[in-house]
Amino acid sequence: MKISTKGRYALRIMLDLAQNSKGEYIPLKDISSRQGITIKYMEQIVPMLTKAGLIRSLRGNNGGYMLSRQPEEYTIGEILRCAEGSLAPIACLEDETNQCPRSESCKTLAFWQGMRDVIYEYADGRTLKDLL
Amino acid sequence: MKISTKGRYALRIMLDLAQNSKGEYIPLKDISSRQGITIKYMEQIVPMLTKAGLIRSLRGNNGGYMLSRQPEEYTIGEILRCAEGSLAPIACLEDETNQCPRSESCKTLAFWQGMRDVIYEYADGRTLKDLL
DNA sequence: TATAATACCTACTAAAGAGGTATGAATTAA
DNA sequence: TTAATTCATACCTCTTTAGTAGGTATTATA
Repeated sequence: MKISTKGRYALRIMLDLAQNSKGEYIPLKDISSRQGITIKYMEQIVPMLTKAGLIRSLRGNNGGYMLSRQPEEYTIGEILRCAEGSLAPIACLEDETNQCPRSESCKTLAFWQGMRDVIYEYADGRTLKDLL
Repeated sequence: MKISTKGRYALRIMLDLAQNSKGEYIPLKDISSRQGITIKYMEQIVPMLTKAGLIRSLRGNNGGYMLSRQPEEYTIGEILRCAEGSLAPIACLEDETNQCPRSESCKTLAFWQGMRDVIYEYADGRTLKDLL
């Protein structure tokens, strides 16, 4: 029951961008020196955020990344789901295809749905700005 | 961010014991046929519950397992922690020894603490009886 | 137009965890 | 004595985690 480094680092990267944005693109080198995460590992995480439209990128000299919205317009939940894939505590709850054959009679399913709900409510009820 | 089979099965085993208890010890064979979990795999999970005192065991012929308390006296949280080890979403929150060197200035730590709290409140606020 | 700095892409790897099986020993009611 | 059971330990395969490595494409700037 752990959030992986992908999710944790993604959140720190987004926070770093929010804190250091001055309208310019910020290179991974800068984020790396502030956050102590290797550039090479971030290069694996950041494209997930770019493809989802959470951040904008510019290649080449003076390139880098910047937020594409205001900090208060990001929920933590959407950032984590982007990097982690899902925040559901069991696979049955992720989508229709993962439902197990016992779901009809499963006495634990409602419990897990409730747990998922409190996690989502919590994570989607907070924005990047709240963490600044 | 997933509960493993250990935790999920532990909960189902506890529920099965609660539903089928008639003051006698229930062998894994019976639980296996009802729950569709192999005896051999349960033999790995159940000792965690026994050692923690959540259930009582009797070896030998006519042996098996039974709850050591009433269903309403178990929180789901304690059952899951017993099998999963911890429900904390990040390792930093498990105990003192896991704290990372950035904890002082970490802007995400409070967020994770809050997430841990809602998970614990939810899981500790429900008992086995609630799931019956 | 050359250059340096950057994002982007694709492999690769070592270690750990997940999800089991297998074998056999100890215990106990009937 | 026997059959049924828990208990203990080792083993196995697959996937995930947490990175590292090397090279390519792009771009502002000198």
